[in-house]
Amino acid sequence: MAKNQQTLVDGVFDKIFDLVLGGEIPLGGALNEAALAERFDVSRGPVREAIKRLQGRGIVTKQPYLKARLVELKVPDLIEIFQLREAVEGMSVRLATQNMADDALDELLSEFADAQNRSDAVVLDVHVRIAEGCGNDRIRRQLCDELYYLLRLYRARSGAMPGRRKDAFSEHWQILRAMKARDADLAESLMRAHINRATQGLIELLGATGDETKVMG
Amino acid sequence: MAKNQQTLVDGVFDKIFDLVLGGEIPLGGALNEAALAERFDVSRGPVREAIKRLQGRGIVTKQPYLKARLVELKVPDLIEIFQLREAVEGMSVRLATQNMADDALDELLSEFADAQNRSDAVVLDVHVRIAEGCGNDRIRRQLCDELYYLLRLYRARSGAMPGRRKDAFSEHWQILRAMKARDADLAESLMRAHINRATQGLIELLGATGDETKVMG
DNA sequence: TATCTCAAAAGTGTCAACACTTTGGCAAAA
DNA sequence: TTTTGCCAAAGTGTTGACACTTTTGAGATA
Repeated sequence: MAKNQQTLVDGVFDKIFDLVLGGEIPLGGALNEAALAERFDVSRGPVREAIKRLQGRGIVTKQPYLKARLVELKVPDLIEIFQLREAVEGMSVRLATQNMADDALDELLSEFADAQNRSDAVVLDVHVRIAEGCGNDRIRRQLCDELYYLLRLYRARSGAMPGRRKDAFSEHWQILRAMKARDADLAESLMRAHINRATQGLIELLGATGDETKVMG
Repeated sequence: MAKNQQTLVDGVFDKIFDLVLGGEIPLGGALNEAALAERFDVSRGPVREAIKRLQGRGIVTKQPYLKARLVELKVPDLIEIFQLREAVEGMSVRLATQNMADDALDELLSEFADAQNRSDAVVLDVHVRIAEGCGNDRIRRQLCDELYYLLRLYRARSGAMPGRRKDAFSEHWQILRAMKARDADLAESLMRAHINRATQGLIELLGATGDETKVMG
């Protein structure tokens, strides 16, 4: 993980998120400011700010005087995240289709073709590249700084989506072709269908309607 | 403004935002932690946290060791905000159409009919009510806690959109009827068109393409 | 006069101590 | 035994002092 920290808060934020990804803090578990401060050899101030940043990104929930708790990532939480993602990524790919320069788009296409045999870390990367190319910085931040953090947490806890890899690849390919054809309506529609399918898969996999099942302890 | 503060930070946050709305802090202007702390008779800690919260909502931008600056709200900023809004509110009304209970929807319709003669504070309220009814708390927070704050700032500085009041009313009415008919596709489509028209009006009003014109000093 | 240097001033980042709230358990009362 | 009330312990909220970075502007140099 790139620790380009200019200030202690940045480093503490990354370290806490590593703990979260590593499972050391259980889903729904509490974050103790003092303990984290001592662990990272830092005072409570930076830890407080880092936790507040996690809160701003929806990874942690908190009420005054109650300890911060890691999000639970139950099925309803995931559905909420994916619904928001569907809306925002749809607009992201629409704008990218309209705004990306020809050469940037060609580069993305050829990189994607090259990478089709590698690990599925690439999968997320397509979405990131589109968000970076959409030209709307608020949308890019919403996706890269918030929703993708939650997805990383989910994936770290659940393992990748089973059996979706081949499907996802061809869906991405369709999206990129629509972008290349500068068909924004189609690109948005394909992206929304792509995310919607992932959502449906989630629901089936994790146990149907809004029950209280956790993904993991 | 309801000051249901449980902690100093909440109060400071509201007070700073009041300063922002009142124009005491100019767009693009700097926020001085120490000065604000003295003004509100509070130490710098709560002020720092309040500013960080403003930053999380996109109202303020900041880099380490440089003072926080209020967002500039130039035309490109507004376009970014409205594009994000179009995506998220489209999903918001789609979900509300699927999820709101019949009686809650009826109540909203009748309240809207009653309120058609009052001030356009009501206009925003329809969007809030829909967001509250959509059943997705992340979407509700995204709209009510972030985007609507930016819109309030914009309106406080520019005055309401001219001439759009009657149009907006009939557009809202159409949306509510589509919701009542449980036609989620139509409701989303109408909402997106509604916001898109507002965006176009903005662009025409404030001086066309992405030049650097500020809304106000 | 114009430009460069650098020291003082202003402002943000960090820390450790103190104040307030919540939590958990013990003891008294029923 | 169960319930209620209270007290100590744990944890968060707030503060003022200190450390570090950026900015400002006065003086030296050309």
